[in-house]
Amino acid sequence: MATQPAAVDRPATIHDIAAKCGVAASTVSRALSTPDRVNIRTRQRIEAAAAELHYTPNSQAKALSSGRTGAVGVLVPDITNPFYFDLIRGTQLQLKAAGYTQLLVDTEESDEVEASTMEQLRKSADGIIVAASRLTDDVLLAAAAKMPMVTINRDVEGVPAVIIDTPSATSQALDHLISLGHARVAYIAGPLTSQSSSLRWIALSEAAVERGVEVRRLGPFAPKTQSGAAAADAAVHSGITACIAFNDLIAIGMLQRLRERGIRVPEDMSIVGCDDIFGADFCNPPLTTMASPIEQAGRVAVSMLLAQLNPLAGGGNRSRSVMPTHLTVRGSTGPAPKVS
Amino acid sequence: MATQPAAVDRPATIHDIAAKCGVAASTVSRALSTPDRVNIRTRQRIEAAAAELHYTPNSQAKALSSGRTGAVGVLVPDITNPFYFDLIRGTQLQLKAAGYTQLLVDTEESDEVEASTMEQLRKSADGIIVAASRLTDDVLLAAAAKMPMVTINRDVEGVPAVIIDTPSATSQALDHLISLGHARVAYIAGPLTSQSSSLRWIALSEAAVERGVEVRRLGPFAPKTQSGAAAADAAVHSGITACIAFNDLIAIGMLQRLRERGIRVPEDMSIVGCDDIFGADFCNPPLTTMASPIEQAGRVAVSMLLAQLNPLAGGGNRSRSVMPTHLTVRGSTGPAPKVS
DNA sequence: CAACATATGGCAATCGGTTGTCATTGCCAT
DNA sequence: ATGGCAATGACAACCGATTGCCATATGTTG
Repeated sequence: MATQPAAVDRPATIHDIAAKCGVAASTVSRALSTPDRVNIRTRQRIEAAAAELHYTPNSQAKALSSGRTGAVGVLVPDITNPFYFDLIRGTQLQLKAAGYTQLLVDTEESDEVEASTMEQLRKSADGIIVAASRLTDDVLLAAAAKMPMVTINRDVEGVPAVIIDTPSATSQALDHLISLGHARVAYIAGPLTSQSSSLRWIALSEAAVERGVEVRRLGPFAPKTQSGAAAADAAVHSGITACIAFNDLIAIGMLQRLRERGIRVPEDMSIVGCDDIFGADFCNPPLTTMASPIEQAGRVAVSMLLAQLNPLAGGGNRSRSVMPTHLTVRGSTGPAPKVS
Repeated sequence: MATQPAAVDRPATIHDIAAKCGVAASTVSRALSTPDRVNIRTRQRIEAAAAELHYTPNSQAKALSSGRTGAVGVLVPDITNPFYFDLIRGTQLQLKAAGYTQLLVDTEESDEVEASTMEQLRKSADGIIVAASRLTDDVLLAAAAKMPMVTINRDVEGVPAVIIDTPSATSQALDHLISLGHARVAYIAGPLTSQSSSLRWIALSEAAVERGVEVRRLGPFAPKTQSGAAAADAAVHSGITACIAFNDLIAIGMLQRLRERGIRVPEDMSIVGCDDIFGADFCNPPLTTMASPIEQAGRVAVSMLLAQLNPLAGGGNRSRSVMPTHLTVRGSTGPAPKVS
């Protein structure tokens, strides 16, 4: 029985298999990666031996020689933002299904961290997915030239992107508010470097002109619940009756602050959030918000990236994918207060 | 000026630096990793060249030759569970600070996925952090023998662990409920394979005996808000006046369901959650829950793992770290209903 | 100044694979 | 019987770093 020396604890390599089968290591490599290059009989022997030895390829070595790492970097500005949970899950599932590993990095809302991470990932990942980038267009474009990249919620000419169409939902939200009798509305802006925030403001102010209502912009505010207090105070002070917030975190923070100050939602003020994150349905009152298929956006981003990585496989090589969005009406919006 | 051929786009290697400085590649390697092995003057030349060429070591190659990958796997059962956000952020920050990369994997509450991931990570990571493992003690112990490992919320003899002391908080919660006049309490159990859930139940039932109150166990329920409906119905049907839920997700789900059914919280029933996740403070009513320093738990886990990886560096090599927990009282608990 | 210790840097093997190139083999058609 | 082609598998270079060992340069001591 003991034809081989006591099995070493160290994981098996192709050399072990080669020795066991009496072939060269390169043959083993080919049998496993290019099965057609090898006689079916030797291949079967090799496969059997591989199975017996519990062989699993060393991904480092593979990466070194083939140049492909089998990993994809996913950059998000803030891991603890619930918006990214679903996104991350979407990318994770799709990547795993395709045999890739996800390298998740929290860039802490910092463009520097984002840039340096990209540089580092350039060697340790085959491509990257960048959500809500804080970088400028040209930096992003330059980075995309160096490695396959897909952005999420960031539209730069020449860089494949998944766009969640919140601007059009924003107009929808405005219509909703107008139909409830609101005439003075505020947009609670997100970070200045957020393209989403800019685009929404543009869409919103245009829609406002068309509809003849007043919409003012407040902020910028950090996309966190803590910023909601400042946003709420600003909103109250500006004398508007409804606001559309950059995202649900801010909106929820506003809800809390308004409650503290004794201002009723939606009786005294209506609030619309964005993203329909975890929590938007059970806060008090439940938040009217612009919902989008976030997990799906993550999946689509991965598909687009993989299409770049393996151009052979068919599939229209789309460079831009827009995810539909819709308004979900809950309890935080209501008729405008009677007297101003 | 142009002493060198047009800079290639490909990232610089130690050979590029070696050529530029007129030394051997090995010298460059030494200058960068073992500075004392190299003359200070050559070292400075090399460092200058490295900086100029924007050199960054190729982690794959480094891993292959040194055996260390510079990566740490972090396994969580469900990425979308807010509980893990903070944990992940804690590990991420601490790992990054120590120069490690985090490989985040969602094991989808599956022991098989968990086991196979571990096997795969064995070659691509230096160690792993396993949160709320669904594996049995012996499997876990065997895995820990093969690679450095730290568990979170899973106490197995011989495996370093970070334990969030929810059991003692559970007794605290019970006392809180008793002081409010509750005498019939239910424990809404989590997954059967969750050790945390078992330990809490044990602590709770012992405390109940001591205090002479009735505590019954309901479940198991999946740790998701959707399970809250079933849990709420079971709680109502069992005739208790207060319950302690396995975690905040279930508790929040119960809140929603009870509201639908017209059962008032806390007037008709009190609810205590666990973890103090994102959302626990703004749900309706705000949730009384057992809070714990989750992000810190992640950091501690990383520290413990790193201590295993670099035994040289001082620092007591603790094998078990208990994180304190406390009860945060909010609006979901109140006096027991007068009549039963 | 001889003798020896030490500092310094180069060579080459190695990690575990991949892949280009080439030699061998067998089979076919001519 | 022979030339030609395809299939097959071995050899060896290579990916980018690390590291043991050795040769040389330098410095110290008696």
